[in-house]
Amino acid sequence: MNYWLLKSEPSVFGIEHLQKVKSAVWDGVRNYQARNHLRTVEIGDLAFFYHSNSDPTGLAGLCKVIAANVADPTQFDPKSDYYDPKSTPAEPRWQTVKVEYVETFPRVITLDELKASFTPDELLVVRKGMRLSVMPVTEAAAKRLLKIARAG
DNA sequence: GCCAACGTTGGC
DNA sequence: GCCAACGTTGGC
Repeated sequence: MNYWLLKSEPSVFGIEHLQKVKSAVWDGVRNYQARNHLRTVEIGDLAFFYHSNSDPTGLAGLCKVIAANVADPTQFDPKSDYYDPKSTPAEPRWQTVKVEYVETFPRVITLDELKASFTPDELLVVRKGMRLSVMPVTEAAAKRLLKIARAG
């Protein structure tokens, strides 16, 4: 079982949206490095839900992967911002996962806290200039994060 | 294949 | 809104 960090802008889709709909396909990732990570995500993996471009910015909750290697449906939709004319259902270019809501942390673990508690090697998201929207989290870091989250 | 120009992300 | 730090595109 592996741990991940998924970024989203809560003004578009936040943890409270996921809680409301219970589960959702994580669509719209159009970065190859992020997609390559998504391709290795497996059912049962846990993902920290990161709120970017928000106040506060940081880890807002946890979700669980319930489907892996899902072809992102928005790539085939000409009306979508994420439409990719070069992708076909026979050979989809963009895979993603479906996640299920697990919990909202009692409070957001802010980026400042993350920076204070982890080195860039321990937790990629605190690395300067790190814009990747899907990234792995080590088990050691994940355990510490959950401890911080549950300490309230 | 190089790289300048351009576009995007995301913290601040 | 600014701008650093990317990633992508396209001319050559």
